[in-house]
Amino acid sequence: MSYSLTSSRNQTFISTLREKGLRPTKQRACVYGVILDKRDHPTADDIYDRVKRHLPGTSFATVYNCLETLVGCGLVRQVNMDRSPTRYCPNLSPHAHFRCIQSGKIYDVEIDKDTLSRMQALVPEGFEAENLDLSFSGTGTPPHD
Amino acid sequence: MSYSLTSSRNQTFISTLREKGLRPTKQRACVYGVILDKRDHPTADDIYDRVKRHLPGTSFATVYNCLETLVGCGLVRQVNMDRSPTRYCPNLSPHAHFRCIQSGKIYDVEIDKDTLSRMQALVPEGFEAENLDLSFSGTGTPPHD
DNA sequence: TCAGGAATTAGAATAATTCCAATTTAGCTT
DNA sequence: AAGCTAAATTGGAATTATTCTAATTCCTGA
Repeated sequence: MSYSLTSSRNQTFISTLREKGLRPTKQRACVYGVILDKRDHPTADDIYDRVKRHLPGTSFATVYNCLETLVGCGLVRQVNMDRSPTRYCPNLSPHAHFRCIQSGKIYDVEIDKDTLSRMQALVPEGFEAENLDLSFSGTGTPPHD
Repeated sequence: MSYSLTSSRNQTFISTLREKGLRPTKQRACVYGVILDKRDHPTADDIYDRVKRHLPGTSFATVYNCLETLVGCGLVRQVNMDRSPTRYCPNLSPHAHFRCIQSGKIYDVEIDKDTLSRMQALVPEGFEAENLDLSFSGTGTPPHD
């Protein structure tokens, strides 16, 4: 029953971890997999629920550990909006997030290269930005949902 | 001993609250004042400490209540970076934040009109953004500090 | 196969924030 | 100025997401 990744995902997964000298465990694979399978923005809680269906013995601590590892490897991204629980995102391309105040749903928003470099240019002399986060909140009525 | 605002601040403070039918209490004035006096990015905890020096009886709940009120009125801004405690900011002009990973300090970063409107333009059809947040993190060695 | 470090586990601990019920206060009315 | 009422404040308990801890289990290389 233990979750298995598609072979292409599995290759990315294994090689990325190995590069950092980390072990590709079944829990890590499962956490990674459930985030990729449903391309939403699950919380650690959501992920825990999904993982438990495949690996019932998994603990919360493990989910957090795995998430930290995966984020550290750049396999998933962390999304923090206001004070709400951290969410995790399989979309690795540079993008912003939009949160609908009514539904709580989070949507990816593409950032074009030009706007991205303008934003990066805002960082003043003497500062070196490793990370950029852009998020919007408001109301959204997406065409298909 | 109870804190008093400068008269120009006091006018803004009183009229802004009155517009919303809210009472300009001494606790609210004090919270507002200590944020404006030291133009840094204090946490609720920092603010609590400062307020206590002027109004020793003040409780934590009140500080949180006042902050919520002031943010709701637009008198101060709330700054959330990752999971770290919420910070409060007296700078109301549109600006981004830069957090230095080493020192934990937060700096304001100006956003020019042009870049701002480009960012706003990223929001797709069917979505209405009420709020935009841009933040950077990395290392910073500002000239004077 | 075995040793030793890495990963996982359950549950306790932490930290920021919110909730609650009781008390106090501000701003009318008279 | 005194009384009234809703709004604000208070202390402490509760909540919630997350992290820590110490014990156990699991990989992986020798």
